[in-house]
Amino acid sequence: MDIWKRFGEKEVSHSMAHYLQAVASLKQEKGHARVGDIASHLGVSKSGVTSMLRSLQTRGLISHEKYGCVELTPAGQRLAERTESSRVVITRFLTEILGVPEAVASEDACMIEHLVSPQVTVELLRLTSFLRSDHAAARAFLEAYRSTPHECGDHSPDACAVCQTSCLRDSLVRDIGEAAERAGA
Amino acid sequence: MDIWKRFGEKEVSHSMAHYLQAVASLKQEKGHARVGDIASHLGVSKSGVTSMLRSLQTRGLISHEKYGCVELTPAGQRLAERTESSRVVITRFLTEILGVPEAVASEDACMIEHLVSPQVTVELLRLTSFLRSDHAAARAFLEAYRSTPHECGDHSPDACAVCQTSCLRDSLVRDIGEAAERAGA
DNA sequence: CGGGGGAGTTAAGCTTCCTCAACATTCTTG
DNA sequence: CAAGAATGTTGAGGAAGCTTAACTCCCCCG
Repeated sequence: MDIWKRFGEKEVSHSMAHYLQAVASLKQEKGHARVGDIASHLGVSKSGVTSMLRSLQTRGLISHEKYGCVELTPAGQRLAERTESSRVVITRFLTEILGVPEAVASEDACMIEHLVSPQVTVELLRLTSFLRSDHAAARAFLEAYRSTPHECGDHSPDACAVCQTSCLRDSLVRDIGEAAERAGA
Repeated sequence: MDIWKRFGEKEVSHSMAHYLQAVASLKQEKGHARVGDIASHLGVSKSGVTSMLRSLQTRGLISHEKYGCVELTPAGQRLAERTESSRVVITRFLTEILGVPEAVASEDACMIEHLVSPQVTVELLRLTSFLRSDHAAARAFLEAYRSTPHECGDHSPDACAVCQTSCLRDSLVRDIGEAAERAGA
């Protein structure tokens, strides 16, 4: 059982995904992406950028000549777009459907955007779109959902279709308090 | 804008989360967790385990004496439980609500379980529970949802409540094909 | 009770991603 | 057009997580 090891074998790491997004966004904003722009956009040193660019170039995701501007290759462009789409989809689901605060949603989306498979993201988009549409069943559902209390209630076996045996909520709620403390501290 | 840098500052890394889960699960299965057990459970070398245990001990998540068994501290126990809960919640949401195949859902859950905030997970649990319940609005919604075609349809501005400007689905679907090819190859 | 063998640890080395300091290049401006 | 300011690159070094190889420890069996 070592799915977990594939973490390091993803197409791009968390850092790489953000470098690609930075290049794409700078390109759009200012028409070009230079080392210094990327460095300040991401808050890393220029030397860090230089070495990451080398690595991205090796993977065929960007092209970059010494002292020149950085360009995304088609593969890099696709990856950047996909990651960006994921982030938007995830963020909107978290805020608009789950009702999680902006700040939390953005941070979570940023952490997982590059890890969620396109397959999952596209289904998440579908669910979010449908729930946001004016379909009668969607509106009725949301209304019922919003007006239902947040507690799990009874947790005798089978009381909850998800938790099943022990209350999963307990271990989560316990830690939300801690997170709030940390944020406040 | 450097939320993205907090990736490296999470309470535990992906590896650490899985070491903790391994200890918890071995403890439950066999009553104790030894270095060799952990190593074979995770598919890493024993020396890798030794050094990771040192690091986890420094963080106060486990206790371990030379040549002895490994124990979770209360903090480690909590973290292990929370990660495990997250994984279950996420997996069930992905398979049962989004209808994503088991294999994909498991892998995605494994990748993000330690990154999703408890706040998001608890809301995800709430949504999943409610949708799985026999509440009339939930049942009606699911039925309508299941019988709606998967296409986005029109993507003129404002046609889709989520995509808004360009079709996010396009960049995602494009990559699903590629992923399928890779899996088949 | 003294080996032998398995369990565990240490040591050295690799990769990724970052840092700072020094050096190289290019741009700009007098 | 040349000097200094901006910009970019190189190099050395560090932390995290892994690896393999070699060593140490513990325990059980004859």
